[in-house]
Amino acid sequence: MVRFKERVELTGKNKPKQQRAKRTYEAILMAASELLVEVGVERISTNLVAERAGVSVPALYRYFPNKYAVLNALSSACIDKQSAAFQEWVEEYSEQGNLHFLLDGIYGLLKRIYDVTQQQVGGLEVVQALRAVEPLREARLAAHMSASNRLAATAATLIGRPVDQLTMAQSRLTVDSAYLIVEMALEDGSPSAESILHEGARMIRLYWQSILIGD
Amino acid sequence: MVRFKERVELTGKNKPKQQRAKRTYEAILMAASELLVEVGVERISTNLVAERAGVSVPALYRYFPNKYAVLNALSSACIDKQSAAFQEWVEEYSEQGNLHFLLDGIYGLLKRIYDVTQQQVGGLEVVQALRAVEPLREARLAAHMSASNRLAATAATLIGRPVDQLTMAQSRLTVDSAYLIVEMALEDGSPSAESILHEGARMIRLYWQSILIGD
DNA sequence: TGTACATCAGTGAACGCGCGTTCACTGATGTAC
DNA sequence: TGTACATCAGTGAACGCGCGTTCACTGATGTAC
Repeated sequence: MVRFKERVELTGKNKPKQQRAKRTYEAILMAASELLVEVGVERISTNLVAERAGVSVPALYRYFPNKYAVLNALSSACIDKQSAAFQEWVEEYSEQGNLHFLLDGIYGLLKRIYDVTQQQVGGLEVVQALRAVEPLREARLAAHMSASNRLAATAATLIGRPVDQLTMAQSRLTVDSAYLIVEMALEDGSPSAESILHEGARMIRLYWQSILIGD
Repeated sequence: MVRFKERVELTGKNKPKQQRAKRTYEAILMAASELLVEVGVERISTNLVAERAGVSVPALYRYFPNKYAVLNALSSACIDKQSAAFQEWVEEYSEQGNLHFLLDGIYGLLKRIYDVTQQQVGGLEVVQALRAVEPLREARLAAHMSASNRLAATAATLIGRPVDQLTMAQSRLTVDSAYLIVEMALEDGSPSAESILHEGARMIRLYWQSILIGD
């Protein structure tokens, strides 16, 4: 099942240097965010983004090599903030080795990731685009991998055993679940964001209690 | 945050009546499945599907009102099989009211959903398309809602309380987690499908132990 | 402070392409008598 | 069994459109002397 894939360049060519250029650059990103919310990832296009940003299309291509690079700039900003939130949490809680403290902090972790995602305009749509758009998938995967590796290492230290395949599977499952929970909370479905985050944290906490403290 | 949405017709116009027509219809669906795997949902098109199926484009439009109807036929087949697997499981396990039996059966549930999804050509891609393509989202949501309503009702009966908002949130979280776990298991990442399903089942089991048996 | 020049930023207009979809048509299959 | 007709199934060719992208260009900003 090898899928045909063309490599897509995602990083910018020209970086904006002058003030005017920085405004243009930001206007493009903001327009893209808005349009992601309004028309969805299916219908967003470079022409549409440029028009909304109030610049010509070649102006967009001055800073972004292609359409996906625009979406990538948006989503990597979001990923970075999420990863930073995760890393802060790990440093804050796990390195002091107190298990109960760590497990009680899971809600705080989810809440932080939720907050930084919600702050960004179209944060939910950006995160969903990461799942939907093939060239962006890799970035999402890399972020999840990095997070679960860190989690696995921390868990292994706490248990006092080397990182094995089981620990890796448990960590991958946990990281993906955490992001799922945040996405669910961001969707305006019937259960409130608060209760989804709360219950999600409880589920993960119970799971890790069983892993760390023993079956 | 009201998103602009055009209603898209998703159900077929002409149903195939003759043998020849049924073969055409199936060839279109099979071609679509294959292309979903090969080129992804981003690049699939009616022209491409018709060509692969060995029929002309208007032949496709005889049975499907538009592009999304093809994807919908594919995905609703998958959803139906998944929902059937879920319903069988509920009937088999929950109605006899034995808690331990129920909780031990969660792996079996995940495995069944995994199996029916894997059987379908491009099952993973179909499921992912449901998340990615706006007009298909509703079908996914409806299936999840229906499943979580049934789960909430069952849970409420077992606890002996009416379905409240908390039970709804717990059920929604569980259903979405279950489908996430199946998707993770279908992806060819490093942890094996078996261990993902196993650990996922364990996580959900621990969660429901705490819900049903008490904190 | 003035001017010549290099670099940066942005534009108007067009390109080729593949998309979703439809038109007017032909051929295949089934049915009535 | 033959034939006339209705319905079903499928085709070739074209449509208009918006897409992503680029060309050749003008204007703005910064810099050296």
